[in-house]
Amino acid sequence: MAKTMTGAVGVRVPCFECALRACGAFKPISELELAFINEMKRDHLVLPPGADIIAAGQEQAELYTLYAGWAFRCKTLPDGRRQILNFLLPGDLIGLQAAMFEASSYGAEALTEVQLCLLPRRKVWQVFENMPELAFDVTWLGAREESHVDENLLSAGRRNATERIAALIISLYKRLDALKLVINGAMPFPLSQQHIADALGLSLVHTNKSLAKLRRLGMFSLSAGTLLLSNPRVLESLSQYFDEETPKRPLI
Amino acid sequence: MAKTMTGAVGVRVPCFECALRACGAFKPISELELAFINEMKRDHLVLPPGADIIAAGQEQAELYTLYAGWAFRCKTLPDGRRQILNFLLPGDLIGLQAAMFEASSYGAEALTEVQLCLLPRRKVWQVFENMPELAFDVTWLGAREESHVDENLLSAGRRNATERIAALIISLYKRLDALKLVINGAMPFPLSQQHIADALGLSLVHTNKSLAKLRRLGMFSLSAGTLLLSNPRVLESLSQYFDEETPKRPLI
DNA sequence: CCATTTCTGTGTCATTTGACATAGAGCGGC
DNA sequence: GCCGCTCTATGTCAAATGACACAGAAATGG
Repeated sequence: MAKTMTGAVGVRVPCFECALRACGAFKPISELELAFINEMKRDHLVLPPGADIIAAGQEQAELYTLYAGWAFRCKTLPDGRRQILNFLLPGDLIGLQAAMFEASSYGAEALTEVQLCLLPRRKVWQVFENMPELAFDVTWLGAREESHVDENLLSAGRRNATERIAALIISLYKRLDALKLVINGAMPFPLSQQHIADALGLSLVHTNKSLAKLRRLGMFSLSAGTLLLSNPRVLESLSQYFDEETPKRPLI
Repeated sequence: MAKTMTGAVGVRVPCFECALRACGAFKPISELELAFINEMKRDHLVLPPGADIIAAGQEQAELYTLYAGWAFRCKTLPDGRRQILNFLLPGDLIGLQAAMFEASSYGAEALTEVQLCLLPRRKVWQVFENMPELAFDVTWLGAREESHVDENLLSAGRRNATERIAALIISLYKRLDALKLVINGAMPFPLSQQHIADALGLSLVHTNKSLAKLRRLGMFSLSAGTLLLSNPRVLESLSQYFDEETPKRPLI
């Protein structure tokens, strides 16, 4: 862990030059709001894979926007069983719940190297006080995250192992596609099988075997951290997953 | 279904005389905010058990505060498998996600007879525009609901059948206790075993057998819609559920 | 009051998933 | 180049959970 603790080596990206915003997934924003966000952004952090963004139980956690890379939220039982609650992709807010409460009831961890925009928790209130449109967007992003968790709960509770894997891949596919990160059906896929197992409520071994089964069915191939989706339609119907990613969403 | 379609027979309860607010679970509120909420409240509805509060896929769903009774949110797969996402108790907001998006990705259904305060969806924006404190509270309530779903996902993914049931009972116990609805360890418990199964991702039969096992262990007794918790501490450690209900939360 | 339905309880057996063991592939450190 | 690692793969067996069948209890509706 922490091979290159790049830590706070921030190449500060001004929000006016935000490369993420240019990808087309996000709704337009006024100059005023953009200036406010830029003002609020205190730092631009780079963390290595495996780093804690928010520790479970942490008090006074800050709020972040994931600028680049993958992360996830998770909860762990006292005896060590771990459940990944959802995966976080560029543009996602990290730590909204944690910022609303005293202590965070979950942890957030970097999956790949990540870049984060730090939005100090103390300033969240100023958003509500001065920028109602932005406050609404914060709430909107919170609601969207909840709908992801809802879907994951549906998977864990009511889909079998194969369907769960299919639904996970399809949902990530749609989210990445909206960010223009899918090229000819090929998407970045940095998850280990342990991550998949922890996200779907399966054992590692069973995850491995179910993945193998789907691969043998010709649903996808996976190599060097890239997943090639040969048959999105079939996989989608197999997963019984039909939610659509919102065309335009806010970015804060 | 719909034995007494009490429907819109509303005995309008002015927010100034809100009996729920008097129970001590909610944080104090200014006169101004209370007046604003009272102004926003368009109706006071009574719906029978089983009634749809929000239908899955419904567009333009309204926002409600549950004033009395129990409800739940759920998602259903095309082939009919159903997952209850969380249970809703008095003071909970219903339909925040649905109000933020075009269409609701989940359904909300009355479990007992319910009383609802109708907060028109069109007025949500006015809250953000004019009442930043209330807007913050809306977001806070959204975050709290997400943390409930997080916990349920942890259950479905990583707890076994017995632990899931224990965790469900304990979490409902804590929420009801905060509302002063637990009397000498006795709490109202209107769930059928099918509801429990759908909430925990178990089959009906297995739920029945696991419940019987916990009853035989002397953890609780259940009759006439009332659950008597003989051994909260033991049940809690058995469930590995340790989240606390927030002492004071907003009520809108 | 009876007929009907829903809910609960329990036995038997099938299926899914998990646990354990082992092995090879890939990768970083020295 | 070799030694830890971690990650992936696969076989065998065990445990948890689900499916089906049926029966009694309790609510519901004429």
